[in-house]
Amino acid sequence: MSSTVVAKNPPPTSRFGIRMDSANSAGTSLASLDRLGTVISVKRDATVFSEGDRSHYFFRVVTGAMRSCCLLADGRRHINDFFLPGDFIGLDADDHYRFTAEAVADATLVRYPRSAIEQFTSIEPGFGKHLLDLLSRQLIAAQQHMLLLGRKTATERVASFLVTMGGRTRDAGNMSLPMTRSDIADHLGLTTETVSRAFTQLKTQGVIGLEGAAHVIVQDGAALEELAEAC
Amino acid sequence: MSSTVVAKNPPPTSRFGIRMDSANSAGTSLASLDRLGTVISVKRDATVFSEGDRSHYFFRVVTGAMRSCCLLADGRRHINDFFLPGDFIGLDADDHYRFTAEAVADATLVRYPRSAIEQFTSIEPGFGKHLLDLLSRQLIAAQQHMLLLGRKTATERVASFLVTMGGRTRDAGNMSLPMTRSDIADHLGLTTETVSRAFTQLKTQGVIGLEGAAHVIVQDGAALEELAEAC
DNA sequence: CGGGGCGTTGAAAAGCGTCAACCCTTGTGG
DNA sequence: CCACAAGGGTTGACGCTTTTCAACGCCCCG
Repeated sequence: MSSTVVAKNPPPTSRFGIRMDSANSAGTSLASLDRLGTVISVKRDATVFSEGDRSHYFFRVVTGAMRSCCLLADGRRHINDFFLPGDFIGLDADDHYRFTAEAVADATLVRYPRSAIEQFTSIEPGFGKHLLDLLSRQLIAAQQHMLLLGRKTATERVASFLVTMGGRTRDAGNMSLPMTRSDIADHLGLTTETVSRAFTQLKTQGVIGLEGAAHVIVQDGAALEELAEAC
Repeated sequence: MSSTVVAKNPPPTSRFGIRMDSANSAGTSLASLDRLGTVISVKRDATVFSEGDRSHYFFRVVTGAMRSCCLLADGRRHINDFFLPGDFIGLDADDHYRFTAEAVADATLVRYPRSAIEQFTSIEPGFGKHLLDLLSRQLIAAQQHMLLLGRKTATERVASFLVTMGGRTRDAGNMSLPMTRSDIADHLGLTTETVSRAFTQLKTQGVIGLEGAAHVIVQDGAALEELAEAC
């Protein structure tokens, strides 16, 4: 169909929320945005906001990790995304949040009033464009994740997850996962047992090493990406 | 956790791309946007653009139906979304398309240069906000779909699909599906056989009626939404 | 009238989920 | 400092939903 093929390692698009650090194009406006924020800290498993709440605020993760999740009536859960330091949560809300935000581990956040968005889009025309980019990137990530959920095997899902996490960590070959196997399972559409078996299988095949459950060492990055294929 | 519960029938958020008709807030600007567009027509299964192509244009469906899909190397396919008359395709691209757009049925589209977006966001400040809303809605839809792909059973997926399609059709109780079972399967993360069995099961239970494969009559809307739960 | 895609149905196989037991780590309290 | 409890993780056995493979029917169009 097309002569071009999608990049194996998509640029810093990366799943898992959106990054926006002071070194980027909208740095100045964000610096002043900071003055509107309040620092809050949350304990592990605490809920910051719930699906259906009025969306008065949006948040940025400073330390720790967060998750955004949706529930079905009988308790089935899906975790849309994990948020690590630098990521924004809730920028994509209309007047009500469409998901629940909880702390994966003890975390500190900065809370901004949503009105700050409108202030900034009107003052800084570039900020609106920036927001659009962020949402586009979230959407691309969501599409990649739909492909994963709809069409990948358990091991492929875990491999994809590790590749994505690696892209978000300083040392992609040696990372600490802040979330439980159960969180990972609900993110990948699997059960904890299946996730655990996939980890074991990758370890047995020599693709990764495990130091405790949380610490992953990538031993064969090529094999991991082969399995992940398109994250 | 929260006192509020998510609405059973989310507002006209609707899955399946984004709507933008002349009756809404940005009507005037869109009318002038129309002058920048070229009408094109595509035959069934024709490719309008491919994953990885430079994104010079975005499109609006006038008649017929389109699909956006992603592929894995071995041919596994996922259809992100279907696009019906009024929907825009490709607004969420960065410089390259992240998915392939194909015609589900013979279709006519309007093609706009992507530069039109920047023109309009600079001329009409309200247009940028409008775009943000559209992308937010797409993102919400994607999150609902991830829940479906990760956690719903085959019958629940088909029921959800029918509810969503119903929300996009004039007569929600009596609709024609322009796409094949295979398209539906690749959208729901199933096989054609499983989709077919789910249709048969819904028919046997008296929830829907079928007049040919493409024509669905909803006989028990409450049961259908019960099965779909949160679309 | 015939062919070809699409859809449906059936039987067998596989992958993942479920249930259950056990292990390991961590943290707490005696 | 040790003992114990609790939560998370791993492993095993089994069952079920969905996939796979295959055959057949239907409908549309040439």
